[in-house]
Amino acid sequence: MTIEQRMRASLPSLTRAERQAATHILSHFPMSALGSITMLASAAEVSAPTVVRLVQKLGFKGYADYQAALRAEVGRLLAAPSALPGQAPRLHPMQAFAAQAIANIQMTLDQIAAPEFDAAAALLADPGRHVAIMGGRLTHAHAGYMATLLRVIRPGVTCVSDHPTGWQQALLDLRTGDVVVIFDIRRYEANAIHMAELAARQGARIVLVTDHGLSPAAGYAHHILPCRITMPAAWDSTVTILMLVEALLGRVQGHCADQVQDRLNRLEDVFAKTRIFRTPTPER
Amino acid sequence: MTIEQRMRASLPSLTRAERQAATHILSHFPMSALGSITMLASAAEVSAPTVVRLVQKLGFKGYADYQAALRAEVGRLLAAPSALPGQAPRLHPMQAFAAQAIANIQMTLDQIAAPEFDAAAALLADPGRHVAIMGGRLTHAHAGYMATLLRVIRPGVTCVSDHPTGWQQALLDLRTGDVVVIFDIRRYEANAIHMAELAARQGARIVLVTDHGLSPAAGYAHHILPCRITMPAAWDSTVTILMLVEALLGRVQGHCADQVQDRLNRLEDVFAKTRIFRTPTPER
DNA sequence: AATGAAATGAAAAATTCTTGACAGAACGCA
DNA sequence: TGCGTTCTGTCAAGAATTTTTCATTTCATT
Repeated sequence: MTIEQRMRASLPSLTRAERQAATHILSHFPMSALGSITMLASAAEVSAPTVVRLVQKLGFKGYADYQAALRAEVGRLLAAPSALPGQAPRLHPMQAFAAQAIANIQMTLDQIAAPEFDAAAALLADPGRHVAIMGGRLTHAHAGYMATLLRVIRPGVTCVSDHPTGWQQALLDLRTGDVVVIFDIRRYEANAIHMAELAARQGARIVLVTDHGLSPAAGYAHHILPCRITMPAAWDSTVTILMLVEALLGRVQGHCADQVQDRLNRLEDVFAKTRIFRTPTPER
Repeated sequence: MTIEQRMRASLPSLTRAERQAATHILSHFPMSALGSITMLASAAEVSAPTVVRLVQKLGFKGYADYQAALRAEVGRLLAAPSALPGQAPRLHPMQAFAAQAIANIQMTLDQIAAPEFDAAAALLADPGRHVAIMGGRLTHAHAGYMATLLRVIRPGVTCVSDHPTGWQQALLDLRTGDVVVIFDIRRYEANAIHMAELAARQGARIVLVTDHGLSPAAGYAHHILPCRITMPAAWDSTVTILMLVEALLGRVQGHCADQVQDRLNRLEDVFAKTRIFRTPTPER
């Protein structure tokens, strides 16, 4: 068990100040512990003795002992960053899953043409076009996520409800040149196909995020972004879809970086006023 | 220019003992600088003053100054492994994004303890416990996705609304032994912390999915699953969070595979009847 | 070989760091 | 409210570390 995990595990059994110190250490791992206890303590806004008591609770003799152990661990980590050769004979299911997810991401990259990706990003970055985003049963969450973040970048973003009438109503507001992003993966849904067809008739540009099998809506789409989603499990994995969404958003942001900063600042302001987020001062 | 490069560059202009020290440092980079100058000097078989003179030639004020700079550099290196110098020959932004996402997934794996993961999955698989899932502004979509899929596996799953009163109402139904899954990543939200605290008081088991910075809610959580989310961009990436969610779901399904099949069949039936999905016949 | 400049390490001095003791503060409980 | 427990920061002593000083060695040059 690594020191980091040990500290994480004992987090609940610590006192307030100790937990404050531990949280700081963990969130700046392992940087924080490589310096002197004085620096660490002041950075975490606790006293040095508190840090000593913390590491003693973790089973170390003192700060020096703790630091020596940590140094050894960091050294090991840097020497072999995650890819230890010749082992991993019995993979944990979590690791097997991650390996497949990584493979999917890489295959997705090979599959998607860069011009297609860029074109889709350019469409989304055009402030003159409204953007409507629609997902299916499994991809509704992705649509919502994309809408939330895209709204930070630019105005005029709608997340089409998955209520039976939601997408039909969205068609009402659709004008020529608007962008409709449709997520539709295996177990392709009739909604998506109809939406694509009708939106295309109204002159909208259709961006379709689908799986390798290609949604039937592909026939109406102007830009198709296929993702690898197959897993050696009962379900598919939508990790690649989320990655694609975030990559798109990053590209869109690149297109309109100047506006974004202003919008971000205003957003911060709103959040500060509504006190949704905790204040800079740590909990108490 | 990194410290390592600087040292390598100035190698020829050093004296014998200094070069001996520098060679030792470079061949054990960056471990060497984590310890005291005394240890380093004896390991390199030179005197401590020689090391001081070496780092002063490199432009540092003294050993302490040098060590602080090196720590900062190592910290940067560990935070963004894909930012390793000397590679990346003009990748497409999409590829750069994917590379970082993959790195994040791998680092997340190293960070999460398998027992922690398994324990969380076991909790979620226990049909005797209700499960409430709650996300923040950015992670609400993930919470919804998890709830959607978890409901396929087992009954008794609630997705807590992010309306101001939603999570408070969810507390009403909470019984001892129930499971509360909380997503809370950077820009930690007060909601999550309060929910964790109150739910813990009511005897619920708290599973916290957070970032490496550790949500303040960690103090109340019984199982902490930290994900790497940092990206070399304006935003963080929640890809690893989704991967973790899906990996968890896969594990949960493994625990109750028999029940799932039955539920899946009934689900298919329901969908067929409501005609949400298109029929097996291709489109048109 | 002799000389002087540069380099090196030993030891002392100065600084910084760690940790134990103590007292005030916070908290739970009756 | 009052009491006892636990927690936490301040302080100071002791330990360790860094840095300066200085004597010795090495090496090139005359």
